[in-house]
Amino acid sequence: MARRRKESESQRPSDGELRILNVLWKRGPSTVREVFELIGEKSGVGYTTVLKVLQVMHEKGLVTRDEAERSHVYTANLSRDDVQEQVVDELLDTVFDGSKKRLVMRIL
Amino acid sequence: MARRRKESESQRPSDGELRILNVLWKRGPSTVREVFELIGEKSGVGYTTVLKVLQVMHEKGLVTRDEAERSHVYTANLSRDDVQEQVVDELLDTVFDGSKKRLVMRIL
DNA sequence: CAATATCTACGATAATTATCGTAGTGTAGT
DNA sequence: ACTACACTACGATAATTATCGTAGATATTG
Repeated sequence: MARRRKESESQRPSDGELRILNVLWKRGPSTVREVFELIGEKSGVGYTTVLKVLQVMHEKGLVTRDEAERSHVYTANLSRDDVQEQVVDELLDTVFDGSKKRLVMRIL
Repeated sequence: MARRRKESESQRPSDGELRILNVLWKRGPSTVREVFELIGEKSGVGYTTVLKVLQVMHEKGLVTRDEAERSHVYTANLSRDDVQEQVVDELLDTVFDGSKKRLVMRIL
């Protein structure tokens, strides 16, 4: 029954979270609506879904939130560089057997 | 209540599944024990966990299984190339805003 | 043969993610 | 002021993943 689980380890943001982070990195601090307009409408996902994900990300500390205005403004709390490095490392580990060369060739 | 969900779309294998696939690509057709010895012991995950994941992968069609011997032999059903392409595309989408250049530079 | 080890099958469970509805509250337009 | 709209909070739910225990079958070994 030992429920081995990385209870507190720095988890990689989920794909949905990464898509939102990408918007925040591009646009800078943004409201839910602004994020929604960039990714929600295109992907068919609802407004409150984006809102909820941002709220959860806030709880996790992935973003900071400015509540001064009625429409809260969210800001990425992780640098794009750090996250990119993290996901690339993971990718190398899992699928490329550690070979950077292979990965670069695959991209081109 | 609309539970919008990609019921049947070709899903990207999970990270755990990718790690197993990586072993199958490296070693070729392998038993649960062989996979376990390469990834389970190192990561502290149990034998039956690896077994279970392989069983699920089999149900999904990600691997084929040869049951001729008592120890079944699993073979990857996806080419390494295809999966690599898939995950790289996803990575570009989510974190690199589509910029291959950026991704390559990040790797180096 | 009896005991031990090794396998598979199967089900349970917890954590995480994605998704949205509804309620409540405040803002703006007429 | 009333109505329509916009926003947040919150909870519900379903799907997926990771994890392992236990049972039952088979093989191995003393």
